[in-house]
Amino acid sequence: MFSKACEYGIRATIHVAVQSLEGNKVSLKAIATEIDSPVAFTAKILQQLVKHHIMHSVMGPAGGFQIEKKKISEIRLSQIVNAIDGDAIYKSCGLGLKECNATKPCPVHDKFAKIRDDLKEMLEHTSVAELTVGLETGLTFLKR
Amino acid sequence: MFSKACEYGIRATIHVAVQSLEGNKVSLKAIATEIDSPVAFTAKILQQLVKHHIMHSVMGPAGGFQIEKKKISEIRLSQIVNAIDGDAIYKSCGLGLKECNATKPCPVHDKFAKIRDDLKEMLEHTSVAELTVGLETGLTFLKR
DNA sequence: TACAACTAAGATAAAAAGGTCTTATTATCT
DNA sequence: AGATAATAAGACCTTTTTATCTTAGTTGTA
Repeated sequence: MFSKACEYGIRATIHVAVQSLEGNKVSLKAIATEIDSPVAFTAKILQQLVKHHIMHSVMGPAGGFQIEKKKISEIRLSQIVNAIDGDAIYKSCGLGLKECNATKPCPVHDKFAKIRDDLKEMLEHTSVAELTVGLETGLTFLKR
Repeated sequence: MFSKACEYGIRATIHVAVQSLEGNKVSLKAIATEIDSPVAFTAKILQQLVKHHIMHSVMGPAGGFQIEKKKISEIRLSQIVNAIDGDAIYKSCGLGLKECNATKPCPVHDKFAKIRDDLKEMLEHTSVAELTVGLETGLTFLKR
């Protein structure tokens, strides 16, 4: 569904959010350990997220990644996906046609449009904040 | 959503179905032209579809690919997707976790499960036959 | 039976995605 | 100020996906 980069990006953001709620910054290494991702690759993805203002980073010792508490309930999954994978997921045709739209649709256009719209809706309505809840209570997990 | 191979596979199957309904076989070359796909790559995909009994091929002059009329209304999109991409789409975790299930879910497990189930449902209920209808009447397209 | 028109299959190549490594830069603590 | 611990950035490598090429095999028809 998403690229690997995007999957890591979402997981990383959720983890940073959890820690930020407790007032902590998180180092690159800690994030990679916690979400079980390759360190160097994760670094790149985090840079993208910083560039897109989803989180910010502090350099130097005792530095790390953090999200403003206020922002945690504002950030939507859709923003993360957009930052990393772009908007192809919403726009692209299910059968790979370049020009596929309501006036010149592929045979599955309508059926796919519904699924995609549901997905979009879900991503736009899901905040990072609500995803942190289960983690704090040990009901959900970010690795294995 | 699907691999390129799978997209070509679906398009090819629909085109072969349309022709089969009119009693024609379709050559590899004709299929590739009609769905605007690379010939050699399409050949491989068609071989997979034949192997999975979604269509059959006849060698020699005046040969080509064909689907039994009876079968056209029986084949579901899900069978084509399964033949080429396997069942990863239904099973895999939205965040890429290897073990992600109801008892040990990732934070977005439930939300993704719903989307995936809808997709699965749609694929399993959509027959190739119904996708041929729009093509015959010029309402839908397989290229551009 | 030989030729033409086609598919079958596997080796190879190119492109994209995934992942690593190195060097530079920044900030803090001593 | 200097050592250190962190991020930033981009070059580089690896794997997977996508696509091509080549050779072999099949079959209907003249």
